[in-house]
Amino acid sequence: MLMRTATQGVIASQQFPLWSGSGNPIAGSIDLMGARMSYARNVEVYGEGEPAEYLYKVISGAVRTCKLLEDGRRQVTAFHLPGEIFGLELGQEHRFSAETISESSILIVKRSAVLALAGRDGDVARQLWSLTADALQRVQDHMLVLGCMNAKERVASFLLQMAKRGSGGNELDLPMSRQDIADYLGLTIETVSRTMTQLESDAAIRLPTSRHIVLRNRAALAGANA
Amino acid sequence: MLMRTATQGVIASQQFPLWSGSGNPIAGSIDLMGARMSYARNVEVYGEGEPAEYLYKVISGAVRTCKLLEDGRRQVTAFHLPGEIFGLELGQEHRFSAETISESSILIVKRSAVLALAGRDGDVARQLWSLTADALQRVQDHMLVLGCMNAKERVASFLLQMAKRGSGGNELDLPMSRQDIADYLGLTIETVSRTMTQLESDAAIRLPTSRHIVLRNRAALAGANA
DNA sequence: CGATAATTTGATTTTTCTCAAGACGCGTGG
DNA sequence: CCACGCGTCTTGAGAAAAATCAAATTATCG
Repeated sequence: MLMRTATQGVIASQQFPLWSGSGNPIAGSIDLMGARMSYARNVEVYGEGEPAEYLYKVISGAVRTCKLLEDGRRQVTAFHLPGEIFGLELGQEHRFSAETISESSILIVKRSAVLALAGRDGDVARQLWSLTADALQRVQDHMLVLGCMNAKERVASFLLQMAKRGSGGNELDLPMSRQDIADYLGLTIETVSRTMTQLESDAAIRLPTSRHIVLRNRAALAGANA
Repeated sequence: MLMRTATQGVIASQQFPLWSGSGNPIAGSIDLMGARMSYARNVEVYGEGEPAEYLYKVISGAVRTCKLLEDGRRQVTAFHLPGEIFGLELGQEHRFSAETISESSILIVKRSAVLALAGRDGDVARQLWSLTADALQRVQDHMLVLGCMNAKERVASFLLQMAKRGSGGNELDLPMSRQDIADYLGLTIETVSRTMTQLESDAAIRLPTSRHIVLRNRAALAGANA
């Protein structure tokens, strides 16, 4: 299922500012040489346990990071959309694998270069800390979903979150499969599918296609508990 | 249930090195004036949304950090044992509440002093980053529990984790209630209790008292799936 | 020793998972 | 242009896991 033909070739090289994970430019940003790479769909960007040589920024497409249990169970720990940075580790190794969800263009920067810069420039160091803190915040918020919410609440909060991160409007195109969503939300693919159908019959959403979703009633989604 | 008589008085003042969350001293550590405070059991150290004025280190006792859903459901995001630091935020506000689990002694440091120091000293800044990264790592590991594991696996992995963080031996005293464990593991109190009983009848643990646990078969705990 | 809180246990219901099959969408090649 | 194949998604029926409701037991503290 997962191709190993990772990097398809350097397409461009450019200067880029380091952005915070949430998409806000941080004042006094870094400019570093980055290489833009193209990836096919369902390709591994890096694997769990590999040395963390680079830091990545999604230009277009989408990426999932996941952790696997020995027996094959999978937890998708995060989705990364255009503008977002992933792969930043304080330690030497990647603690997850990262895979493209759709055809993607990704900007790649040498971690050592960024760390060296951070060593000289406190502002850059603070930005790196900020990236980690943002990641922590998102994961902590997700704990509430995994620990407290039922299926309907999980799916509803997921859709609201994706809408906010996308255009912000009421229409959204999901780049990821039902299986990805299920593994992110700690549900099975069948439960995700059934819940989507149920939200549609509740008139909370419309499903023109399985990946294209229209939010019809945000209040119902926000308060979805049964 | 939760007393608001937070700080009971400054008992002592001392110099202390900033430790990483995992308990490892980091070279070139900070030394700062800290105030040691005593807290009764089930007392709020700080509340969600309060300004993050301080940074805390558990000297003795134990602390839980949690997030509440409007309807009262609670997710315990972490337990903090002696030697561990909590309450570090990059932003201005605490994103959780923190409460003592048992009578505790806690060292308190002004956040502004630490941040100011970090601004001048890259080593200190790196330690703060490292604390955040450690917290991120723990939370990410916990996502796997909440997203992938069944009740038995959750309880078993919790016991193994607590044993490792405690003396490391096969005996452990849990400072927290079954309800705290349940809210940490995303289960109900009854399920936690039943699972403990089941682990005992599996001969994986012994339960001399409800809070004192002896690990009899770590392999069984590590591989507990049904 | 008695009151109160914490924990365990039991019976039942609800939710979600599992297994199975069918429908849909999409690209390829005839 | 249509048929076929394949991957994805949906739906159904039944099983399993965990939650809920209720009560009994055990610990704790004055």
